[in-house]
Amino acid sequence: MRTIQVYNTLTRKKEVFKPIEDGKVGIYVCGVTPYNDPHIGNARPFVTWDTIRRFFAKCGYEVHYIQNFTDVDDKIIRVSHEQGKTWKEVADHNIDVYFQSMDALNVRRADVYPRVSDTIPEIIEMVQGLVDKGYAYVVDGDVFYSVEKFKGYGKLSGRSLDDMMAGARVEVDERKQNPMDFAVWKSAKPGEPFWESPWGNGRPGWHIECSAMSLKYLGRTFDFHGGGSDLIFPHHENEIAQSQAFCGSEDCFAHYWVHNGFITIHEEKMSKSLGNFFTVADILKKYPGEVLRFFILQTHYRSPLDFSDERLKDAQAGLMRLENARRNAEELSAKDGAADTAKALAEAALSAKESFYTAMADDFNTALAVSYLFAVAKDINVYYNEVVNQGTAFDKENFGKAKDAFYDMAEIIGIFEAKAEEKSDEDAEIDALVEERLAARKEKNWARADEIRDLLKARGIVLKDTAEGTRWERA
RNA sequence: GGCGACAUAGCCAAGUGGUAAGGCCGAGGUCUGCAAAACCUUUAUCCCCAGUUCGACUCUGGGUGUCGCCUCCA
Repeated sequence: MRTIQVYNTLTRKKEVFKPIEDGKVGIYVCGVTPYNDPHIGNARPFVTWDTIRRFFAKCGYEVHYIQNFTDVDDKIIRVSHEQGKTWKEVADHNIDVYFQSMDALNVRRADVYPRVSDTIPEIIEMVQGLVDKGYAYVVDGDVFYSVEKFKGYGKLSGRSLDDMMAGARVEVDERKQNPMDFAVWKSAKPGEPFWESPWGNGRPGWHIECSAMSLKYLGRTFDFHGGGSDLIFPHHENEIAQSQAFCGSEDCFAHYWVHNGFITIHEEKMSKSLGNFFTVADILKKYPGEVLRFFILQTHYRSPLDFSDERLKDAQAGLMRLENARRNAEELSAKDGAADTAKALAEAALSAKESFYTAMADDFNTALAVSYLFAVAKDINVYYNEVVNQGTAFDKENFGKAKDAFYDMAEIIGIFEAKAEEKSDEDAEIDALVEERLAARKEKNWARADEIRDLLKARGIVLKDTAEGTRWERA
């Protein structure tokens, strides 16, 4: 099997990926807290991981992909109070919106989307285990994890407990033995959802759910754990502390930690707390989801990605180029021909595909990989031109090979999946006008032809005459 | 204050110890009744200083700048 290298946050270097079980890969990606609309910064890890898992699947791996919903949380409770809804209604609604957003970005569904509210027994069991082993202590119905008890605390984020103490800027709960201790179980306050537990009515702390869910669905040890780099500390650091303390071995939990960089606005992190964000839905009003997806993948996942309307436009222009090559490829494939004119094209495409896979295998370098997609697109366009405009005889067999390679790469990037839209009445009317113009042109009635073109232009319709007819699209 | 990342053409963005992928924009061209669209061609010596080396954008040290984490956050 192809050698895949991955940058591991834990070791701060690229490592050769060795699956725990041959031919299989287990992935746990931190999902969202469904308290409002997902913004495009939220979307980045999911687009990234969707691409990574597509790649693994293409390489022949059996992928197990788990992504949670933290549906029991302070923010959800707050929103539910504000909106006069139950926490469940808030979570369910936002999970629906989340799926709509991800569908638009061609993000395939994870195998399981566990929710905190469905994992309470496992969480309680884990908290109890931590208490039993002396890693957690109970105070007034709250349960805290004792960071000093876990000697590896800080290994993921690369800081020592002393560093953290020095930098502590938060008000410390007096009941904590160490300021860095964190809650694994919180006692219920009036008006909050709660579950019964050995420590009284309460709910899980923030980090424990991922430890419990990954254990439940992927086992004590699994291959990848991913998320945004802002989760490295404290979230993932705490997950490691919980999981490895619980199972009693440093080998437990994720082997490779993969963190994506942020999306920024004017070079500043996009975040809900800063309020400088665009929701995925905002973007979808102006651009197809594939454009946003492509925009994200044109930059390496670990680099920061500065968002602006202009850059999204650039990405769209690039994607259109690819789409156009695809249309040309479709048009050519409909032809027959047994000439031997596309041998070089097929070879170049296969070679580009190999380079594409090599790029992906080097820490999922989608930015480099995409360049090979453009290379093949160019070759296809050139060949299209030769066949359609210069009368070169068509080579169906070799062209088919090139086209397959092109589509194979596109499938990993997750483009060319736009759903066919149903023709509206307006579309039919436009089609009719386009037909009329074609007829007018045949009769060299340029006045009428131009009149129709202008008419459509005024309605925001752009015509594209080609050798095979006229395509049109909304500007 | 502690820890870390990054600095490549007008814009975005890969990358390698041996003279820089790709995209956007711009320019030129092909096609077209004209146009649009499409397509083709074309555009850099890699923040500054010093060092290592036959040779550095790529390694080391220093500087400057930007950003992030340390608090909820993808």
